[in-house]
Amino acid sequence: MSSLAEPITCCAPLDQAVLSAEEAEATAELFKALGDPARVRIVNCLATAGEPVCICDLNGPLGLAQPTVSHHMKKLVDAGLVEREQRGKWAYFSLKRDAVATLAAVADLKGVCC
Amino acid sequence: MSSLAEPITCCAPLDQAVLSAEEAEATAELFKALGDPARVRIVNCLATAGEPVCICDLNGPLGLAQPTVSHHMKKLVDAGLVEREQRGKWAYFSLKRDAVATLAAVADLKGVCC
DNA sequence: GACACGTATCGACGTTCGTCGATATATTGA
DNA sequence: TCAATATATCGACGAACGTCGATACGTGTC
Repeated sequence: MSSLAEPITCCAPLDQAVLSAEEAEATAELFKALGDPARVRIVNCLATAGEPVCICDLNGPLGLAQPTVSHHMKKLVDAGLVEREQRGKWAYFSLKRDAVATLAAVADLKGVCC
Repeated sequence: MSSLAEPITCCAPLDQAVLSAEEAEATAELFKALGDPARVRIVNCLATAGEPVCICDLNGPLGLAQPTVSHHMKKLVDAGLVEREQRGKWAYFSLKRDAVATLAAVADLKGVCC
């Protein structure tokens, strides 16, 4: 209810000394955003597209009603994983790659990579 | 319902060409496992401990009833993120680091690191 | 074998979530 | 200004989830 806008900045690596209740909640919120098949596919579409995608191009392939897709987009935006851009009467969405990278870093124990 | 035992092996990077419905569901299932503050803190404990942890040491700090903790452990085991080991009448749990690493890799677009 | 103790399962409850039809809002074009 | 179209919001419904008390199962101890 408080800072859904950017939980990205307040979550910490899973192997950090001790997670505060707030950090745990923020981290969970982030993972929960990708805890639905529809949202996973949406993020997948945005990731492969590489450029902003019109929401109207997502309604069909997902097999979901228009309000449902809109609902999922709002969740992703609230989680800070996706950015919304208005172009005329169309809504374009793009992936916030640094946010997804943060998510990956959270799950990455000990930074084994590199 | 089908292969909850190891969704790890059947999920794919978010920027893969096109995610099948099964892959999307498996990926979502994996993220959902970390979509609860209690489970985030459990995984955090296991990650920092570095060695198997007795579930009896988790009941207190989490502030949850014993059946609830047991319930969360089962979810983590089902997701393939955690391993259970019986030592006498105690149950020890340890993090499956490769599984968590897979999770991180899924979220890691394009393998920018390295 | 009987008991104590740690853990898992069961059943129930309230809350949250995903979904959709109906409707409201906003932007474009005539 | 008015109609058409794209998107968001609202309200409702069923399903899934987190939580806990009561209870069953296993293991070690006497």
